[in-house]
Amino acid sequence: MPELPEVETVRAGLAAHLLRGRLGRTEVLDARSLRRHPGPPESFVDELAGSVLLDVARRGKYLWLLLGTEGGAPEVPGEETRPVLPRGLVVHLGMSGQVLIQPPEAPAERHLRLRIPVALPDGTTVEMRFVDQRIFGGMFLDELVAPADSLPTAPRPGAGASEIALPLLPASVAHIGRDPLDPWFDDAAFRRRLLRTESGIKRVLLDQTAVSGIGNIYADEALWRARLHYAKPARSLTAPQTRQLLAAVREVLAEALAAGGTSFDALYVNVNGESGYFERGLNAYGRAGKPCPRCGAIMVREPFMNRSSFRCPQCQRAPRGFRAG
DNA sequence: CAGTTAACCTGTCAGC
DNA sequence: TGCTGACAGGTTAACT
Repeated sequence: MPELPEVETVRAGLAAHLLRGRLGRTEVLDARSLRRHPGPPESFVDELAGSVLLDVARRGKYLWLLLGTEGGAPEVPGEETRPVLPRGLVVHLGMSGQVLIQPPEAPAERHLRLRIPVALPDGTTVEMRFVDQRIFGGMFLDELVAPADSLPTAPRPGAGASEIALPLLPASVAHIGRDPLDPWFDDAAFRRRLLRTESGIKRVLLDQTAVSGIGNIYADEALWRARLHYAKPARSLTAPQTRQLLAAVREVLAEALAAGGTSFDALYVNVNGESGYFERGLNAYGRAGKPCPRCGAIMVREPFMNRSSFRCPQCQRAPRGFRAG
């Protein structure tokens, strides 16, 4: 479910509500949501308790809470700096994960898996809840390491001076590439990657090491905007086509982010439980049997990588020798 | 090495 | 009213 716009919406919500909050002891209702945690659930609970949330960062579809020590505070230039534990609370939403901020007394959600009390600086306490129907997502603690390219983790638009942007990311996230909205995304390197592979273009868009944050919805949307077939060999894209594709990816991600993400049902929601409204902005995904908004041809759904691809048969012609299925 | 496939899960919906 | 199979926004480990 959640791709970059949805995950970023969650990240921004957590940062807006929980910064400098102190985490309490996690109630683990389903240990499968801690599957990727290196150790038993008790160690997750013990290590998390008492830490302070200094920042919330994101790489592709992963986000992590930067944790400080007891009494820790964000580093401020000119002030004596406090030691920051090199740890992050990593969150991945998988296909159906949600992170909600709820009053502690709010009734339990149907698929509630973890509840983490957070004592806020204003004296109130809320709960950060992890809700996940399919349990493909989860939370885990991980050490922070320097990224392979040694460049900073991206500062976010509108990031306040109090927000720190450490050039660190969780070790388990280090293999994930930068997303197309990241100021340090390398267009030329992406182009070289396309030329180096035998794969079709959609396969590369979904490869989180090549470019992160894109999933099945936004891959189809970007390909529709760029008038490209999902199976077109990546290495056959011309330089202008590559530029147009990246422009299309950036457009659709930015528009979806501005709309709060895409939601077909109550499965995707922000930290307040509200759905985004970008579903109205979709031109391709889920529109099999409906007319192409651009040319009117009837759009089709085709099997692709054990899921589906949606395209306009007129605007997005199959490459030579291609057969679907 | 790059490229596939199976596995991880629960729920909904269409068709019989 | 079941039952079955297809399908759903993702990633990783284990194959070829």
